[in-house]
Amino acid sequence: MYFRRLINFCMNFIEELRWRGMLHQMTPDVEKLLSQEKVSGYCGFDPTASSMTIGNFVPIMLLMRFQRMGHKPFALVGGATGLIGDPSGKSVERQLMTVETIDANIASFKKQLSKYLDFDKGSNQAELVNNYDWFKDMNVFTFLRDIGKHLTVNYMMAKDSVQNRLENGISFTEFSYQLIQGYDFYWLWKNKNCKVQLAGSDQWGNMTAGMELIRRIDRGESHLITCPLVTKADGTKFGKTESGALWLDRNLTSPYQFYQYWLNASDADAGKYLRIFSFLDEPTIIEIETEHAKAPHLRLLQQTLGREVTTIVHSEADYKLALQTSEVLFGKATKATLAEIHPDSWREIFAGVPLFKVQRNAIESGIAILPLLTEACNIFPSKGEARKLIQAGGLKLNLEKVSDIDLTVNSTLLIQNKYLVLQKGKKDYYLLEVE
RNA sequence: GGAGAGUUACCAGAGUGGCCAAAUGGGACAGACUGUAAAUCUGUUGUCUUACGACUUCGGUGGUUCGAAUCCACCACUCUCCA
Repeated sequence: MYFRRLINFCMNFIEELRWRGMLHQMTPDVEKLLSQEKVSGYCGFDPTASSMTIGNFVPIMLLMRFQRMGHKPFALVGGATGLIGDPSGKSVERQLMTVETIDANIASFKKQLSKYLDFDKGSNQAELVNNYDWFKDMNVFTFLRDIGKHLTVNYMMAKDSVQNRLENGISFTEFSYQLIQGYDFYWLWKNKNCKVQLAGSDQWGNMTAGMELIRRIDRGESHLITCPLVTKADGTKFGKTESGALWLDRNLTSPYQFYQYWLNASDADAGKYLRIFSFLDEPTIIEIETEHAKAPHLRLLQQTLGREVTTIVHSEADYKLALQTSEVLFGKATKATLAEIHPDSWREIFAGVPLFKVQRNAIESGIAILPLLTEACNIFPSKGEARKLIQAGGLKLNLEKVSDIDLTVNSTLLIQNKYLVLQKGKKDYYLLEVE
């Protein structure tokens, strides 16, 4: 019985999406099709930014799971669609992006996608396509006669993405978007035997346009699968940090910040996220949830989530460093932990933390804490302010509270004979390096 | 065009000659509690300073006074009502 279930579970893509909460809508016979044969499916990515975000990662996970089930994934970057602008979910007309920007974005998207899908092995290796390749030489007559003729304006107007814009206006350019994306599906269906389109639920309107083209032009059959948009229990927007979006590019969102986002997920969301963003199986996740419920303050769910997602998106080494950084920066570490940090890791753990260089002889001859904070480094603008914070108990040196205003700092306080870690309140860290 | 009300610190908003560096609330920052959460409680919140004290603030510019956020004159801006 268990084996049967396990086999089923391995075989059935839709069933997996279902228990993971990643299935929103699908066309009627797609489940049967996918369980009977290995097929090709595609998902498009609009190059609207210089890096993909965690929002893009949901469809990426769809494709990864699709590939792991033995199906063949196509990742499409929208070199053509990016030139037009998708009206879905937008209340006003968008600013057109320059060709240079789009090209740069596409290059970056390609690089990121190649990290997550397997482009090398087996019959179901992933393929990367750019819809600019089949649109660049198409002239306007071909477009109007071969594509536009098959859908009525009445049909196109009925889409939500268009309806929502009728009051404020929509350009012909954005109105045509569904034809462009629709033709992508047709082209892949026709030339790459691609039978399924996968995407977020907001794409349903554009996806059905593609299915309709396939039906009308070639009386062909195709299938759609969408996953729900990821939400947060408190109603705020998923994937947004204080400093903006949660990017997949480590230069825009460091692996540490990335890990922290998941660690701070609410209890209400964590289980859901673990289903969507990890490859852990159902019994394992349920077990973790049970454990978490017994001792919520240990936040086993969030820690597992952070580990799994950071490892997938970045790497295991990045996860470990993010974990170590978190321990140092959030009080679980002590002065002894600092002493044990590998010399090569200092720079990375304190990446983003302001660094001050101090003359070695100044420390060796001993320097009072107040001038150190104000004159040797600009941590505080004045002695009065530094004094206030120390008196309020808000200053820590090497993770230990400074209670003595007249403390003299000398070389015995240096960690690894080189560093001082200063903390203004809970979150503001400063690293002093002796040279 | 006529009549009136106003302009105070990050925001809102008291203050009508000295007790005003300026109430109170919010925000922000820090501490305690906590799960790196929420709520709550405490402290700080003009600048500099060895907590003494010094210096600069109440739309702008001048003036009255021993002393002005407070009184007077002019200017600028905002709002309300009437044409």
